[in-house]
Amino acid sequence: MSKTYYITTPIYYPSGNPHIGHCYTTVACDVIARFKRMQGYDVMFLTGTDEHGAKIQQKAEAEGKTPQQYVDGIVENFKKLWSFMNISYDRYIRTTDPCHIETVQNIFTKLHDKGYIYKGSYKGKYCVPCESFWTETQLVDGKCPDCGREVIDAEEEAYFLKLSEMTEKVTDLLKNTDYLRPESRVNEMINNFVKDGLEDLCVSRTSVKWGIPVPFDEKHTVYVWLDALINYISALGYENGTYSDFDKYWPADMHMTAKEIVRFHSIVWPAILMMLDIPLPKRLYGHGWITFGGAKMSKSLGNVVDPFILGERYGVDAVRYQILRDMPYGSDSNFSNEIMISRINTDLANAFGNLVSRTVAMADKYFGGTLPTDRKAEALDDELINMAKPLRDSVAAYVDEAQHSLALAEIFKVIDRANKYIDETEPWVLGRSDENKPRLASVLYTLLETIRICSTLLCPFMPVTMPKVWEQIGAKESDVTYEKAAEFGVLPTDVTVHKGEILFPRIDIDKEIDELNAMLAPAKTFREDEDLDKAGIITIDKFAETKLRTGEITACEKVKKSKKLLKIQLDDGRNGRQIVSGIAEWYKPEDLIGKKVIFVANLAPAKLCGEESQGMLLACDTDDGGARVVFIDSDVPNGSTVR
RNA sequence: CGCGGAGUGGAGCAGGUGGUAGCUCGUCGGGCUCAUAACCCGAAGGUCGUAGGUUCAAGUCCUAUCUCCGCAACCA
Repeated sequence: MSKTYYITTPIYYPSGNPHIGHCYTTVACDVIARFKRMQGYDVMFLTGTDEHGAKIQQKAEAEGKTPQQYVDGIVENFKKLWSFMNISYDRYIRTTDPCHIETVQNIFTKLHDKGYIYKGSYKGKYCVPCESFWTETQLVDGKCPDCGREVIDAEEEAYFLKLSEMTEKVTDLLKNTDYLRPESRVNEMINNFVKDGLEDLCVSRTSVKWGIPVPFDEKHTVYVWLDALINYISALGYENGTYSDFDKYWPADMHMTAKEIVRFHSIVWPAILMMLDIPLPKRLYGHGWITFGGAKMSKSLGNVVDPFILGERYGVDAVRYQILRDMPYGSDSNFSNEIMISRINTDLANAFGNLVSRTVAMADKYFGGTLPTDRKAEALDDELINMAKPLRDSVAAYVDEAQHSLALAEIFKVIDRANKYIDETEPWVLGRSDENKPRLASVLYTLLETIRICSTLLCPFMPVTMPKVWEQIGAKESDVTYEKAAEFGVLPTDVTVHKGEILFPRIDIDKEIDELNAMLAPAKTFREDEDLDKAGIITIDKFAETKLRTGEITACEKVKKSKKLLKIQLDDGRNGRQIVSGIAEWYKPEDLIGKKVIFVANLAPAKLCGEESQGMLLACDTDDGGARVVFIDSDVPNGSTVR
């Protein structure tokens, strides 16, 4: 029986279409999967979608679809993208798959039977119109984060998972094993959640209808995270009759996730497995995010980040390369179109593509494409050869640790050395006299072999382009195996090259940025909002329920202990009132004093950071995620009704 | 004091256990011509957020302080 390797992406939440962040995680896993296959492992590469929950339900309603119709549409887009990006997943799990539902229900019952799940009551803030519970910390300015309305204290019956009993075992797992990587996340988890003991987790909802029913109590649905985590074993057939490779592939060798869900994968997931007496996965890697904030580069207005557009313009392989190359281990990476283009130009066009091009061109020009067998080796050759031969093992070690960026950096050190080697050996000088032909043949062969090794190792990263390289350097399929990547002298002595197309065309950065900006300008639409508007039409009576009035800001100060809040004293034409508003990031107190504004007069009072707020200022969202208060003319009397 | 991370030449980053500050990109100068105006060589440019302290010696340890960012139960 051959060695197996089981690797998973998270199952993505289809509340929107896939974007470049999903791409990063998935491509990173794809590279490992391909690499492991090349090494001879029997690989199971799993990805999928996490399709239940209140948010999906709402999104579906807004589009006038059933939740199932809605997720079916999004899932199709995910699969389209993965096929476009050449993702070689072996199985796609959806939490709406019957086999998954079967497993979740069986596990829920099992945990209940074992006493790990008990019935209790869930206290929290409840938003009546949204029918959702929120915790204190989720509230935005004390209001529902979804609709911005007031929430009330409420209580509902719910099932809880006894995480508290697992505190010690989870602590041990995090502290004393290499389960969670990078290590910096270990402290984060311990300090934030584990140190003072784990709290039991509420694992059922009565308010969410779009979910898996609790088998023995059907008015409850299973909490989405419990539902979601189980995908890693339901997809292998644990407790269901659809698949039967649980024994073969479990425990997983690698769970890869982005950092914000490390918590669930490092604490809740192992705890569940411990409760079920299932072996734990070997490694959880929490990677950073691709961010767009830091891009202050002058030329870029905005960034085109649609993976389909990027892949079409630069080639899917180039996009795969750049996002992996520029993501440092464990922390975030900045993305901009300029960064992407310059990475592609520097590494792929100038260094690698050009190396192949000049090597093949010389073999063609000086030998008509086929190398003669007379050779003259020199010490200089060995320097390059000695760099290339150990490359395979160092790259493999980095790939094992999900350090794609460093793996690529190693490969490119050899590629850079090869370009330098050309300058040192001056093949164009050797080509001038026949007596130097054996030396020239030796130089070109050394280069072809170096390219062979590098391209073999690059293939998991760029699976479309590398076979084109092999065609050009005259390598057969049997020459580009993992085994041969650590050997030198694999290509036949009289190898024949074939000049081909340019592998990675250089991109004119100025022209390209201009074109991208041109694309961006008209691309902005409000279609989505308009659709939502239609779905949420109300009557004039309903609108009249909201009492809007004018007022003048007489005093204003920052709420201590808070970043966002301003405490505002308002002359409302009556007794005056205090309003707390979350606009401190965009307004200084002194900017507001004396200004006239519109406020909601009949909003239930709320306490924000200990300060009473008796109303709400009208403000507009801005494109940059900020807000602008609606100011009105100074001659409007305070307290006028707005309608 | 909620938790965590970061502040190093123009940009992006390395710099466990303290001892002449490195890399990539960019800039400037030079070389070469096989190649996708690509490749190779050289140079300029930083005293490492700030203020103290420990030490013969500190980005590297300690204290204080400033700034930025992320997270805080469902955005990869």
